[in-house]
Amino acid sequence: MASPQAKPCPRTPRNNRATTVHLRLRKEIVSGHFPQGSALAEPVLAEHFHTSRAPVREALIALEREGLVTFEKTGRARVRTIGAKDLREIMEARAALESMAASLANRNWTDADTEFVAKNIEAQTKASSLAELSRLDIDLHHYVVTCSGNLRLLQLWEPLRWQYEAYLIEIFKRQSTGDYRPETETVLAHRKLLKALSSGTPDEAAAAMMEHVLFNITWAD
Amino acid sequence: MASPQAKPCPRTPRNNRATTVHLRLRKEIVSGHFPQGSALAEPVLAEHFHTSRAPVREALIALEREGLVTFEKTGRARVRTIGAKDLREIMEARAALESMAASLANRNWTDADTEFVAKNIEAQTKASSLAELSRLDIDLHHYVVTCSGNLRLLQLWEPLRWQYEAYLIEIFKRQSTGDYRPETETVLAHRKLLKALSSGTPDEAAAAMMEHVLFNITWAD
DNA sequence: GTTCCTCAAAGTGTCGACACTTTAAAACCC
DNA sequence: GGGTTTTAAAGTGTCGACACTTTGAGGAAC
Repeated sequence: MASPQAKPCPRTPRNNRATTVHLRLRKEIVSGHFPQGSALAEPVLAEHFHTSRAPVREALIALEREGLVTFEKTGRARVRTIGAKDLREIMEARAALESMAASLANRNWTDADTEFVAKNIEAQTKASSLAELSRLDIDLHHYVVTCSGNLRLLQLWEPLRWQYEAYLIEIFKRQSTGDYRPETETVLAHRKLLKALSSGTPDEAAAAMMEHVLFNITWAD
Repeated sequence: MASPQAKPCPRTPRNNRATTVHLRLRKEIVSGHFPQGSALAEPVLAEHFHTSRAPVREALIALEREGLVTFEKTGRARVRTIGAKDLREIMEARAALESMAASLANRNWTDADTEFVAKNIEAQTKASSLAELSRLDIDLHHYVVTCSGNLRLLQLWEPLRWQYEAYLIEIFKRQSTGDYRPETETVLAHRKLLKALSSGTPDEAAAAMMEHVLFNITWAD
């Protein structure tokens, strides 16, 4: 299934090579192509992306701000290692931002929003792998943050999203994905959230989101 | 009064010229030296800081991520204009992060923390200008976020801090600061917050912070 | 076999250069 | 004078170069 944005783009990025490298490198990191902790040498990446060091350097700085890359004291970049302790921080920050987003989204919720979220939840019940369920889950949360109408919430949330995805990939690589069974608890939590968003108070929407995200701290471990 | 950090530094930044330019330029922006909307040409800044364009460029990218600088489609950088609508977004995001921070800080609150905050509030009652009160206020909130122990909360919060300071400076430049009288409401809210942090539940601390920050949306306008 | 030293390879920080684009002022026409 | 065109100045995007630092492999000393 496609991943409809369905909402205004947060900001028009410059279309230069640095941006291209930034997006491509981010995709390669969150998809597990570069393992956590691996070195990211500018000359090597420059050759990989058929460009010079300058755009690569800009991209690395942007990725550091997104929490996917760290610089050692010597200036060398590595793919950031995200462990269980980091996951707790990520989920706490997500809970803070997303509960506020849910509260705001509740105020200007439309039937079209209900339809989108309902379809997403419906797809979750038919998901055939944990990876697919995770993608739908992230899409859903992204949608709610977007519906808040607060662009800063979205901008603060995005780095957490990439870090979360990077964490998940690492987990998926270790666990065998064979023993998958539908995660009914996640679906139930999402149904409850939708109800609060569409026909509850702002506080109820915030509470539902807060509980759901914080519960996932243990779930995703 | 000094501004004691009193907590671990979030991250060791690289000590290169780009970092120096970044910090100096940020200070000049949030102190109102560069008015909002003014152009930030790389060659001009390079000469201003006695360096070449490369470090300036890195600094501008970092400042864009902090929300203090915007790039036009043509690639030119300007000091970002932060208006009343932006303030609402900033305060909503602050409320989200800081209420979660207060909830977490409540769990490992110590007497030393109480002492620090109490001294800060005491200084607020003796503040002789709105600018000084604002500085103490930001210090206090920064302290609570730090006490949460969640580094990601702090990293997400910092850009909001700089944007808030940039907004305040613009307000101070327009208003005459002559008609100042102690803001007792702010002090009372902080006293209530301290009580919740030191001897209340996590939820009470979060609620006190949420109410206080959201109330300031109208106050700071 | 272990430890220390040496040194070449690799990497970062910074700079100046150049092509292309945008801007804004000057010149021109009516 | 008002409006349009020209054109030089200014700015960005990208690149290669060079000095300095770090790294790590190979060899010497014991």
